[in-house]
Amino acid sequence: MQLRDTLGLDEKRAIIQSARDRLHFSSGEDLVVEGDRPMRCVLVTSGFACRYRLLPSGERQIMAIHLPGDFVDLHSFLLKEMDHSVGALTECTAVGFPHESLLQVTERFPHLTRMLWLMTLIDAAGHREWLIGLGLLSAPQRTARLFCEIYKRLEIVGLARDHEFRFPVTQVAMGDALGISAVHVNRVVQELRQQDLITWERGTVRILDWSRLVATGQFSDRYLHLVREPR
Amino acid sequence: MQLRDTLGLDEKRAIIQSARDRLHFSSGEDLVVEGDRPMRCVLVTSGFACRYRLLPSGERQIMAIHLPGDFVDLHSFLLKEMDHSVGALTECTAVGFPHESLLQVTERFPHLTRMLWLMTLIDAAGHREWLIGLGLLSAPQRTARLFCEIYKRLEIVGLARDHEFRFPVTQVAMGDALGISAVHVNRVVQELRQQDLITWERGTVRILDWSRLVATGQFSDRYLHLVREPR
DNA sequence: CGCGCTCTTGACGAACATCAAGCTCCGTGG
DNA sequence: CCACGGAGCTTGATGTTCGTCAAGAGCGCG
Repeated sequence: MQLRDTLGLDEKRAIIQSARDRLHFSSGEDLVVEGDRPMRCVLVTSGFACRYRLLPSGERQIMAIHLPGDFVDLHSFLLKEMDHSVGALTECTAVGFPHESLLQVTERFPHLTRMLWLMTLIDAAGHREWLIGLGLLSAPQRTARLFCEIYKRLEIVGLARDHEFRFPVTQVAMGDALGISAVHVNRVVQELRQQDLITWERGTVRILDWSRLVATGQFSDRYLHLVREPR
Repeated sequence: MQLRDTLGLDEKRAIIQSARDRLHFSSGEDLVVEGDRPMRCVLVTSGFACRYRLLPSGERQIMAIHLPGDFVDLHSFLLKEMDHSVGALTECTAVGFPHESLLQVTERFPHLTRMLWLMTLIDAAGHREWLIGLGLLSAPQRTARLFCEIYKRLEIVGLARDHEFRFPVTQVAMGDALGISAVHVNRVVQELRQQDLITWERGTVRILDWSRLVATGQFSDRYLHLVREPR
């Protein structure tokens, strides 16, 4: 949040005091389920989570991957009913913020409210990026782009550097995120490896050629809106 | 907005008084362009608009279709820089709301602020629906779903009934929205016609069998969050 | 040691893209 | 009133990307 505008001391205090229970989820567990009407919002503090939806056929579409620092269901504060689920891709820890406390915050702190609003807008911008991937890009492009996105976002929150990061996610999950079959994910990853763009072994990704990977995935971080300015 | 929660008289007055200039766009014209830093937000009052992005290759992905009553770039109020464009699919009229006025609103009216926030959250929910379409559904399913979505939303704002609506949009634009080629759109539409699901002639769509079209497109209006409750 | 999960590879098929051509409709100007 | 032109729609032939099915290999875990 502090990356996009400066928070006042009282604002910081208000948001910190809204945090309640510490939560823990093991890999595969759901943080929230489609149809739920949660009483709190969840901020991930460690691990990877994802938003997804299941079709009756059992197919899964992952619509976003969430990292530590992400408010995965802040929208439930106003939408009330979840239109999708959030699951833990790895073991996760998190903090809950009761809707009741958030309501108080919005009543008293207009600027902080706008910053929370902004968080959800950046989420939506992420959805639009994802849409471009699914609609316009080939499987190798999408895959390259996803690696770029995860690395960039991890780097921003200080969880990755030197073009390397832990990514203990299965190829099946990758397929669900990229909208392609797990078999095809495998082939595409082979291809990226062969082109000396990345390595990916035992849950660790190393990006060997950032600029070529960015070009392949047509990645841009504009959608993250990383400029600090009055909002 | 009034469909999701009740507005007070002072809130109604505040939002109405924020409206400034009446705008007019002819078909194909852009309301806002990627990279812009608009000083106002635009509410469409007639016609169809769409959010889209262009790739360097010239391909276009349409990410949402907007109808009268939609605040097409409300997110620019906080995101500041547009990460996509908004174009008029048909002739459009609209109203501008200066960011400055919206800022005043958020400083004074917490509940109204939450309602504006909610508008952008419903937009994001729409993006997630679109993602499911592109990621998991076949071309005929996506197409059926799009017709369901447009009809449902038009019906809500009182612009369609009897399962019929004006839809003066080309098959090329449909392809850009559905992530398939225009040629394939044509074939799929033929198929829907042959199955007596719809007719589509001279810019008018008629849905012949709503429940079968809903089933084909696996459409649900849950993402529109049409329940009126305190937010 | 054996079981299950994930990754890997090959063969085959389906969905959709691309290219190309002809058609319909409609507005425009002579 | 008709000829013309252009935009959009329609249809066919061919090619590519990716899905599905199937089988085997590696690896961690009980």
